[in-house]
Amino acid sequence: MTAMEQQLTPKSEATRSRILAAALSIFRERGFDAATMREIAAAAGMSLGAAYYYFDSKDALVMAFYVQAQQEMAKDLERILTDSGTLEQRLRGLIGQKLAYFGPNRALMGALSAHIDPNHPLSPFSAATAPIRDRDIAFFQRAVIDSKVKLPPSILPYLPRLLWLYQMGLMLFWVYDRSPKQAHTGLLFDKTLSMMLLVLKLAGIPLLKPLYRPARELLKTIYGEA
Amino acid sequence: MTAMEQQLTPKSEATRSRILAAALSIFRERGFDAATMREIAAAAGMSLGAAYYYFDSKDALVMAFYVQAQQEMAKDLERILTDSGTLEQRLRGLIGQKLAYFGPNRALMGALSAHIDPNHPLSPFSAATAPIRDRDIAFFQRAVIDSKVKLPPSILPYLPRLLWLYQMGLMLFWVYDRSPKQAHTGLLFDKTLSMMLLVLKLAGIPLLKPLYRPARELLKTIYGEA
DNA sequence: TCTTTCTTCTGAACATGTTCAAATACTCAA
DNA sequence: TTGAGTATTTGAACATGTTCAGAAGAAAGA
Repeated sequence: MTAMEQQLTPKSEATRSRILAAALSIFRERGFDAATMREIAAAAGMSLGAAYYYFDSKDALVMAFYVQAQQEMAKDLERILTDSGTLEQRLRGLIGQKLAYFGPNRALMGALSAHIDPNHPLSPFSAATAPIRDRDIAFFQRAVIDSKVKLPPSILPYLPRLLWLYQMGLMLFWVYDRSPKQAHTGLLFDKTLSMMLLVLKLAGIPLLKPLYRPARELLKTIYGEA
Repeated sequence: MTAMEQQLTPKSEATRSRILAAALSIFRERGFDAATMREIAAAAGMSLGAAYYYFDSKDALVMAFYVQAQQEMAKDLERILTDSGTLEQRLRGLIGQKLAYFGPNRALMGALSAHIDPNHPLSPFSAATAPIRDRDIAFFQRAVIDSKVKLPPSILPYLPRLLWLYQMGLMLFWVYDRSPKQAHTGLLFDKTLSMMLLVLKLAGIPLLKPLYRPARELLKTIYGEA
């Protein structure tokens, strides 16, 4: 059985956590690349092999961190969704929250974005990470669902995925943003978000109906059938 | 002296080529990951260390391939620029030509796109690859230069870089496009290109002047001062 | 309690990218 | 031609992610 699909045994879960915690601590201290699996195992008081019993690879540790973050953040994201009414507030809230949460581990996120190849199991676009991705997308789905966005039914279903993609792009920029306190990302977020919302508003006017068809074709090409 | 900035000594250039050729042959045959530096060196009739004398790393071999491709393609790209009059024809020509050229090595390009981190010397966005990138961008510069695109002077200078970025995105999609003969990329290219040209046309009308300011701000955030 | 089976853990072994000190080949001034 | 200096080449050594056969431990049945 691959480590990913481990059943949550009573005590082994603790060992797993111990290894993950040790890994994160070392990652934060020395950076992902400089950290070695031997170090991590030692810091967790285990042998090298034990680390690999629980995690398929070094990168899998980072993915585990992401999954953990996703769980820990869920409550906050829920609250943001219920507390805020407009789509803008919700998007600002969701994405802002994530950036804030991941802030202390910003460099670590670089290790995740390293896998662009959608065939790699740890890529954000892979089949293997579909459950994680879908959980993320679901929040954007809910951000959209009772908002006043006027899009044709042939396009609307793609919106959550597009918003997710937007968020991914923004976070990629953020990870490598070297401006002080990542101020550039802040500006970028601000400007692109309001631009996007403007486009969504304008998309409702009948004048732009002729664009629906090509837009839908484009989306179908990228994502396949809705 | 790092292998990248090697002076073109008379005979050593041949050795370098031999190693590069052996590498490419093995990459194409067995794939980038499966190929080992020992294999490559052996195939070139050299010892392992010799390969590292000429190339800083395994990835550097792929980058060398890209540089070589850039040189070999220059003539064709020139011709496309002079032969075609409209911006659309030129962009279709330039990008189409690259896709055609890289076609037989499509999988190999995946090794290049692996480095998203702009701090990594082999990233398409790094300072180290600026000369290569600038050469690429110059073609888009020339594609734009005497076209009838009506953009304000505060935005126009960014256009070549944006077109380059568009091309990079398209090629990334293409590298991992699993549809037969990469038909999806073809469709995507078609649709996004005409969409983009439409936007460029519409951008000229005075009605959209209020968008100039925010657009410029956005570009400044991403690229810095023009 | 003894045996069997499953889970967890160990550490040696492996593969491979990379480095490096030293050997060899080459160039060129004297 | 010769010797000094430089360029090239070698192969062993290293670091580290990963694998794996088997040891140790825990659980369950008899």
